Amino acid sequence: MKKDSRLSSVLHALLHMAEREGPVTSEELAVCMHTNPVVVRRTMGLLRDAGLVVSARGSGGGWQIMADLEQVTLRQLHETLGEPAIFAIGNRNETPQCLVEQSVNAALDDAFAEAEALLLERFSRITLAELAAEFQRRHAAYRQGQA
Amino acid sequence: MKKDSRLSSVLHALLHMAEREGPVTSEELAVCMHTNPVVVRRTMGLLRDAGLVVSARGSGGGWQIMADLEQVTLRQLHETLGEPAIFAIGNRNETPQCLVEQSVNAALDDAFAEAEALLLERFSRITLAELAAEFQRRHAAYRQGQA
DNA sequence: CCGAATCGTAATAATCGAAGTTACATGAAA
DNA sequence: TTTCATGTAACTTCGATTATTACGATTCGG
Ligand code: FES
Ligand code: FES
Repeated sequence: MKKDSRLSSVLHALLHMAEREGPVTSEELAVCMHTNPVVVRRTMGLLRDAGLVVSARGSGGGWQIMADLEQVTLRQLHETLGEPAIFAIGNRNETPQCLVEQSVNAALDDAFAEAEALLLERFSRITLAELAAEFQRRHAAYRQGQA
Repeated sequence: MKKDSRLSSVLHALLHMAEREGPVTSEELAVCMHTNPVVVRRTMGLLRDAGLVVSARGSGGGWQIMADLEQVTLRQLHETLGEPAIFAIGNRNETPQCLVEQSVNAALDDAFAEAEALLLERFSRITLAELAAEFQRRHAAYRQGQA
């Protein structure tokens, strides 16, 4: 299956918005991310429903961040997106009768659960503010390289 | 994305084969796993190329394990299957110009790399022999429940 | 030798979810 | 009232696994 890149997308959009005064339109975000405004609205709509951003219609409208960058974690965003499946590998049959398959499933499920726990734990420790700071560092380094 | 269930499949097949004397046909494995013989051959073919099993054509043919159950790990099987993508979540663009996106990618890549390392480490510690033993335990418990 | 059993493999279809597109309605501002 | 912008449904496209069909190649038994 095609990978779910919405987490990456909303992070990109949120940081972009954080760098700007005033609302950003779906059209702008779509151009910047090489995608379609409707896709932006669909995904950002989930963040709006969670209260992380607000949208305004009509002239001068667009999207704005309502959350504290220090408080929003990657884990929270993952949850807001509906906790999509993390792994592209899984069991052939989730509820097998066969004891052989049950043993295999149990072993794999254990390993995946542990890796998922680690990933989510890391996600819960990364805030938007940290990503913004990391971007500032890269930006400064880039300008230094240019000068 | 549809999940890749080949690791689960080959484990099931290998344990099934380990419990049996003599070769097992693709047809038998396919019935047991509710799939198609051609799918079995495609997947088992990778294990054959890696020397883990042998296949014999013609009447009385089929598949047999050639590897030591104590030596074969889940990680080895994962590699044999071509190291398919582990995650169903990823970056929107793997080689972005935009520094914002580069920062996002770096943070996500780090977290995923760490989770992947943990998963592969666990995989490298689980052998076919251990899964077989786990099956034996379940089988014994099941018979006790029946008696 | 012949014929059934079995694997080997290419080519094609079915499937499933994310992403993209089109279309139109709704609401806000100039 | 015209224009800008979101809201959303419906549909298409895309990407990856899995399933199916078809046929060739090999091995065993009689
Ligand atoms: S060994 Fe496959 S169904 Fe039990
Ligand atoms: S912020 Fe999106 S392309 Fe740079």
